[in-house]
Amino acid sequence: MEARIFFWEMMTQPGIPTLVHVAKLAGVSENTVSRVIRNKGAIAEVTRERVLAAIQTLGYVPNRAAGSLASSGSMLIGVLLPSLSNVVFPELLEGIHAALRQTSYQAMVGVTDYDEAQEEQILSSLLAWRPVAVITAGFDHTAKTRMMLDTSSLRVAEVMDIDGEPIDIAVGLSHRKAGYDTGRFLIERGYRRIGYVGHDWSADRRARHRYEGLRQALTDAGLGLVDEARAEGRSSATAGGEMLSALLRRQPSIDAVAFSNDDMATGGFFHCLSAGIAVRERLALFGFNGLEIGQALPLPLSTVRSNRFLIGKKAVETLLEHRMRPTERLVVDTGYEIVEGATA
Amino acid sequence: MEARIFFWEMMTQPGIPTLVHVAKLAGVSENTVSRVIRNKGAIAEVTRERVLAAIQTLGYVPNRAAGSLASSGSMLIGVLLPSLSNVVFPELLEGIHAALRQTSYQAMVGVTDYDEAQEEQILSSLLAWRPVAVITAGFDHTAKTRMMLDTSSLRVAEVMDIDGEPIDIAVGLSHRKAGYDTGRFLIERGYRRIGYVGHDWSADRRARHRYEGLRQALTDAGLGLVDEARAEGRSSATAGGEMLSALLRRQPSIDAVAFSNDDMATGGFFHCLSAGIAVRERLALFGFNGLEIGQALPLPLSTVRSNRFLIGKKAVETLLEHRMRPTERLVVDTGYEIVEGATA
DNA sequence: GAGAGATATGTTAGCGCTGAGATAGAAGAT
DNA sequence: ATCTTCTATCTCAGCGCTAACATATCTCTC
Repeated sequence: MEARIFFWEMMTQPGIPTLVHVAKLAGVSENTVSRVIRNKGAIAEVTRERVLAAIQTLGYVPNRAAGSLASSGSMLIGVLLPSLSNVVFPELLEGIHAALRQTSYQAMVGVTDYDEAQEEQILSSLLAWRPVAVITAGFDHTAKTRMMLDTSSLRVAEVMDIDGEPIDIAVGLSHRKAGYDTGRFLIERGYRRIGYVGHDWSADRRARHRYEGLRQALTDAGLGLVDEARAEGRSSATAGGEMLSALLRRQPSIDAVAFSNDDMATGGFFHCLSAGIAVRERLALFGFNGLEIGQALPLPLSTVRSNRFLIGKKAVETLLEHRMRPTERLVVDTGYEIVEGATA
Repeated sequence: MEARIFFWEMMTQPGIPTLVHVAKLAGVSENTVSRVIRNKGAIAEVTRERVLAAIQTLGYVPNRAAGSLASSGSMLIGVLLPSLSNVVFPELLEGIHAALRQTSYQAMVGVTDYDEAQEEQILSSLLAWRPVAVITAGFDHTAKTRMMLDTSSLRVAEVMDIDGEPIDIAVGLSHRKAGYDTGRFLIERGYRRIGYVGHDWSADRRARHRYEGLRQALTDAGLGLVDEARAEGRSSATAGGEMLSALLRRQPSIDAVAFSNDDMATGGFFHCLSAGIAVRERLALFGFNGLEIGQALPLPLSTVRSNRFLIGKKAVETLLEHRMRPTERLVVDTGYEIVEGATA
C-alpha cells in the first residue's frame, strides 16, 4: 500500500497532518522537513522558510512518539512524587518546570501517595515512555524500584534529601544537619526546656532526620528533649495546635518547642493565641520550611528555609549536564537558611 | 538487515528488552506477547503464564511510544495549569491523578505561568505526544490556543470555572454565583458597610467574577461596596494584611470585608490580631476556597469551599466516559459550600 | 579544468509496537 | 468423511519519524 498522500487528498484528509503532508506542500523531502524542525544540518534559507510556511498553514505538530521511537531519545523527564498536598512538592515541581522551560524537555509526573507498592507501578508506567532521566523525592524505594532505577542506564536524581547514598545524583539539604542547627539555635538563645511536636514520619523520613539532628544537638549540649507529641496523620496546622496543647498539658514548664514543619508550627502559634500564651517570652516556637504563611504571622515564625524551587531547578540542570550517568555519584547540597523570625 | 536477535545475543545485549526478546524467550510470536500484555484476544492459559514469566525474567517494560504510534492511542491526558504556587492547582492535580490511578492513563502537565504566549507553546509540546484529552484551567486562551483545541478532535475539559462557553466540557463552579452568595451571606448577617480586598486579577478571571457577583448582590440589596483595595501581585497572606490595613485607613467605618481568597483573608485576620481589631464584633472577614489554614485559625474563617480535588476527579471521569467529543457541550457544576466559620 | 571539499537535499531502512487478516488445529454438525 | 465453526496463534504491513548514507550542485584550489 502506498503511504504517500497527494495534495488534493491532503486537503480533504480529516486526520492530523504529518511530515509527509508538510513535505508535499513545501515540495521537499520528509527528511528536509525533519531537519528544519530539529535545526540540524545545513538548510538553505529559502527552503527553511518554505517549510516553515507549510508547517504554519497545516498547523503541523510533530509527533513526539514517532520521534522518540526513531531516535530513541524521548525528551522526557519522569518525576516521582509522594503527594501534592504538601506544599513542598508543588514548589519542587515548579522549580523543575522552570528549569525545563528553557529546554525542549517535558516533565511527566507520577504521584505515589506515599505508597511504595504504587511507586513501583507508577515508575513502570513512567519508564514505558522511556524518559532520559527520573527525579524522585527521597531515598525510600522498594528493592524492585531501586533495581529498576539502578540497572536502567537513565539518569536518576534523588531530591530533597542528601542524608543517604544516591543511585546517581542527590540534590537537596541535610535534614539531619538542619535539625541539629535548630537545636543549636534554641540552645544559643538560652532555651533549656525544649519539647518537640511532630507528625507521623513513617512516610516522611526527612522529618525523622531533623528530629534526630535536634536530639543530637541537645545531647551534645548536655541537654535532652523534655517531651514530645506526635500527631498520627500527616502534618497540618490543626494537628500542630492539638499536639502543642497536649504537650503543654503534660509539661507546662517547657520553654521552647521545635515543630516538624511550618504547618505544624503555625497551628502551634494559633494555639498560643487562643490559650493566651505569650509567644517567645513564655514559649518559643520553631518550624521548618520557611513557608510564606509562617512569615505572614503577626510574629514571623523562626524557622529553617529550605529552597524547594531551587532544588527542583538544580536537579534538572545537573541531570541535563551529561546524558550518560557518570561513574562518580554526585551530591549537590542546596543548603538552607536559618530564619530568625520573632517566635524564638 | 535482520532485526531479530537470537537468544544468546539477547543475553549479552546491553539494551532495553523489547517484545522480540520476550517473544523469543517465551517461544511465541511478538503479537501473542502483545495480546497477553493488553489482555486482548483469546490466549491459552499456559501460553499466558509462559509469556508473563518471560516478561518477569527480562524485566520487560512495554515501550508506550511505539504502542502509541502503532495504535494511535496514547493513554495520555494533557493538563495545562497556570501555576503551581497557588494551592488550588496542586489540589486540582491531585484529583486528576486520583482519578487516573484507576485507569492506565497518564497525566502530562504543563505550567504556563499565567502567560498566554507560553500557553500556546506548551500546548504544542503537549499535543506533540498526542494525548486523548486535555484539561485546562479556565477559559482564558489565545485565539490560536482555542483554535488548536477546537479543531483537534480531542476531548477538552475546561475546569474550575463554568462562567463561560466551553469548547467541549466545563467542570467547576460558578464564581459569579459564589461571589453573589458571599454578598448575600454578609447582608443577611446584618453587615451593611462592606469592603473588598483583592489581588491582581488580570491573571485570575475567576477572582474577578467573584467580585462582580459580590457587587451584584450588594446592588440587588440596594447597597454598594464602600471601598476596595487591590494588591498588585499574586495573592498572599502578606498582601492581604497590607491591603486590609490600607483599606481601613481610608474607611474606618467598614464592618465587613470580603477577600479575594483565603490566603488574603488569613493575612487580613493576622492584621486584625496585630492591630487589636475584634474580628466579627468589630470587623467581619470572609474568604474563598476553604483552605485548611483558614479553618485552623483561632477563629475558623468564614468562606466558600470550592472542591478542587473533586473538580479534577470529575473532569477526568467525564472525559473518559466517551472517547469522541459529543456534539452537545457539557457543563458539570461541582458546586460549593458556604462555610459559616466564626469570622463573619 | 580535474580533483577536493563544502553545502544542500534525497533515499532508505528501521525504531517497537499493533491491527487486520491468514492459518492451523480441534470440535461439532451433517 | 466432509463441511463448519471455533479457538489459538502467526504473518506482515504499517504508525510517523530519524540516522546514516547517497547524491547533486556549487565553490575553491593549483
